[in-house]
Amino acid sequence: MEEFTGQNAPEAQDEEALRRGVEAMFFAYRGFTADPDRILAEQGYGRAHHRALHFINRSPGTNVNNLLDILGVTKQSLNRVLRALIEDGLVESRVGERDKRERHLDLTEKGQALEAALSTAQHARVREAYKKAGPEAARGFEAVLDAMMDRELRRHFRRLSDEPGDV
Amino acid sequence: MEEFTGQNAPEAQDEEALRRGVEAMFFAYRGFTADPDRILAEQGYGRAHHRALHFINRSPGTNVNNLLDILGVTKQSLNRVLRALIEDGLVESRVGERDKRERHLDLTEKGQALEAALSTAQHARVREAYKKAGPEAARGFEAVLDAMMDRELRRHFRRLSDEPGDV
DNA sequence: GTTGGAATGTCAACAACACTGACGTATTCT
DNA sequence: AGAATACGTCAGTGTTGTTGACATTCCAAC
Repeated sequence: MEEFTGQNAPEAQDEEALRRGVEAMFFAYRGFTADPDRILAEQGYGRAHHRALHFINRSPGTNVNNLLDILGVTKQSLNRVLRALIEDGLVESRVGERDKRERHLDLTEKGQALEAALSTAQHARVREAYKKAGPEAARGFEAVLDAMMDRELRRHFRRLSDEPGDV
Repeated sequence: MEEFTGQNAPEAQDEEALRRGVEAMFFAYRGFTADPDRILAEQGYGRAHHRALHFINRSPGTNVNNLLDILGVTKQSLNRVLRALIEDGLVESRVGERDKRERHLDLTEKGQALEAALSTAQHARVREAYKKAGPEAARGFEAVLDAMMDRELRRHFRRLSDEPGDV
């Protein structure tokens, strides 16, 4: 097995820590989505609808292409979700003024209400976790997640978090 | 216990931090699964196969019911995945000795090889993130994830990681 | 000003993977 | 013997992802 290693204990310990981190991500993500999932299921929606509502709420008036870039799915996939949300009166689609090919998206009052319900449930879970683990741990949590993203995704994250400035 | 920001920290700041944490989880989870997903796609498998391989590797000789409990899916769903892995010669199913109703699952050499390839890719990503963020952050990361799990899921996590000691 | 290509968004069909419900079989427990 | 458990399977459904084909709009070259 070991061809040119020489050291033994530290590497095995390292691997064990990584495996634990991986499983923590797996189990925690389930908890992370559990509460919103329950609310969504009641209304006949799924996680894709949640993601769309979240990012439209985050960037009102955004267009489909921008949303596509953030969500990383095909436009056909996003379109199905948006169509349902628009038909149900949660999202409003306006033809662009400058460029009539674009559609600008906003939440209606009804959409804002559902988004708030989903956020509230999810935030409660995260808030509780932060409280249990402490503020120092919360900073470490964010730092590791930030480092784990693809460069492409991190750009969206930073742009949304910090300021709307271009790259 | 002195507070981190003082007691007049506005709630808006709190909400902003939570929203950032939620988006960090969303974007980071994409990165977390990106590398294994590529390998899996080449072989015609998906994340469900990865999860099965991981936990069979983690607990060799485990039975179907235990896997069902850990993965939190229906037996029909797991069965589809398991059938494919067995037919392709990655997983071996043995009739239980003590209880012949049970099926004990193990990875074949071929199965171990794929699992190792998937782990290696995923561990590299996590290792890099830990290195960038630092060991203190890595501890915080795990603490927050641990606090974010459902009690039911945390039981599996602890049992796998530490020892079967209850709370 | 017309035309052709790029960009934007929509419709249709299909695959992966989850779910529920019902049933069958072998085995174990009471 | 009868109930309960463990596992597998068939049939049907829903969400969410994929490709392919197509309509509309914009822009730039001719």
